[in-house]
Amino acid sequence: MAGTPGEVAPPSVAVDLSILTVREQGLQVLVVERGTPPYLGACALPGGFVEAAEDLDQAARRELLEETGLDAAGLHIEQVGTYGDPRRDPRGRVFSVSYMALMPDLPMPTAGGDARAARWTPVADLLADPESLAFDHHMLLTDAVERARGKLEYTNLGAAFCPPYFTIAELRQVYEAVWGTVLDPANFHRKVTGVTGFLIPTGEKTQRGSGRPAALYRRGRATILHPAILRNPHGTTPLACNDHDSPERASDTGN
Amino acid sequence: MAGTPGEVAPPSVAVDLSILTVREQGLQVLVVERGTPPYLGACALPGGFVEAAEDLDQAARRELLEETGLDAAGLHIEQVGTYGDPRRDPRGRVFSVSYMALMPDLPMPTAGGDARAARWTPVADLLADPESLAFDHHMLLTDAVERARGKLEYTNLGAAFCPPYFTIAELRQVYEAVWGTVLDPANFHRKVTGVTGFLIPTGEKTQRGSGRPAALYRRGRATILHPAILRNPHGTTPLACNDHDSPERASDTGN
DNA sequence: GGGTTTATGGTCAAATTGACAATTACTAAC
DNA sequence: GTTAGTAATTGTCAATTTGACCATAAACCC
Repeated sequence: MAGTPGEVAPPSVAVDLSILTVREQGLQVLVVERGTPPYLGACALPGGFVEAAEDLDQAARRELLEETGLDAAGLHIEQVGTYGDPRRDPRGRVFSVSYMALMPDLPMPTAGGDARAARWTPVADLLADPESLAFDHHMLLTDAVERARGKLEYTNLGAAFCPPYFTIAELRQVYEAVWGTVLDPANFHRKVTGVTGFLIPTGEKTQRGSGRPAALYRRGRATILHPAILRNPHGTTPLACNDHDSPERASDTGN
Repeated sequence: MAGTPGEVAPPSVAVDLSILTVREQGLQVLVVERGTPPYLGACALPGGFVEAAEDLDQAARRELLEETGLDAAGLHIEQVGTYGDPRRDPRGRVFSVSYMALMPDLPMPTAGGDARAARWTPVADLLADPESLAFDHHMLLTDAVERARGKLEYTNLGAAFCPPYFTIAELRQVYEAVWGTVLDPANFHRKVTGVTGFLIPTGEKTQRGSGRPAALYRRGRATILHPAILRNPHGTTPLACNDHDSPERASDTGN
């Protein structure tokens, strides 16, 4: 907090959102088609500039409302990081504060109503192609998804992808979709029911579908799992080496 | 990325640093005394405005160099979050991107050379008093420290507080200082030596001090611990409830 | 009823942890 | 040089947790 702003052109600050949900067995994200240059017609994460009297979280919630028609109250919103490469936006100096939002697979009130087409897209498709999104949004999405994946390990955030009342199988399918793995139903059940405060049984049962009806739970107050649920039991990446820089964009030994 | 910047006065973007080290058995942070209003004479985290052609990481490294005289190459720098409350800076709309830097207890080339007094201060003292730092820097520091504490659990970041070659006891003392706990030396030794790639033995031994000389290690390439070292074996916070909002400033159910 | 499907409970060996005792390898004092 | 003192390491053991996988339960369909 010293010195003076040395900007030639004043910078602007935007928020961009990785709105994630689990649909059709997979992790999907809401992308919009850009209606103005630059990157006209390309896909991008929804977002917009922060307004004058607005906090960052407020801006993120407002954008979420504008894009999905959903009130962010009740949804999980979390800041992931800020991106400030001077050349990341051809229009000038634009800093982007990246948020991730997790939501259940809801019908969206706004769907199609907005000028820009908004649609759910499988995250895997987007991550596979670095050119799939405008600006540096591929990086924003990569980091947001990695944040989400990591937090499932040691928090009850998976429930943020589920409706208020859900079965353990639904929660497991969230984990499987987000991690892209397969989990043993029995062991998963034992694990999540064993952590006190993580899930709260409602006493009710589902009647849907084939098979034995499942008990319905709701999200407990314990947000932190201890010990964590582990990805990669001993599959890939038993000891990952940050070769590409981490979710929180750690930078090591200068580069 | 839509709409136009709705700012009346152009915003500016600053980086502020929580430069952490372990000194005198405890976690300490570098604070400066402000030489200009606002908050003249108060303590604050070092930082400054991002310059025109500068990336955020670059700005953070530059500030680190200016404050400590140390090249950030070789040190760990990591973005923690961005703070954008419209009223956080009385001068106007200033967004602050918060970084944490971890460093060993080095003599600082610049110490005292700068106009502003820079000094190491125990983190515990600052965290105990919400008014101890200018602006919202108490929040920045709180979040940075929580980030550091969390990352010790599942990464080898503790080594960033140590010199290039260090003993297991030194590493353990880092954990104890950062977490404010006491760890069993034997179990800690077994744990960190048991994770392949975490520590690399150099074959050398220390001769300092009383007691059996310790083997010297250096940081291994495995940045992620699996399974993690656990804080709070079953002490405080077995299941923490995010009543104050998390390290990464998650915000839930709207507030 | 018999077959299918999914939920949930149980078993068992392997891995990990926490507590703590034992041993090793130095330094300092006598 | 022998004896303490100190800290690093190694070892032991019971308790917990995990992963693999079998078994049972409770619905559905025909």
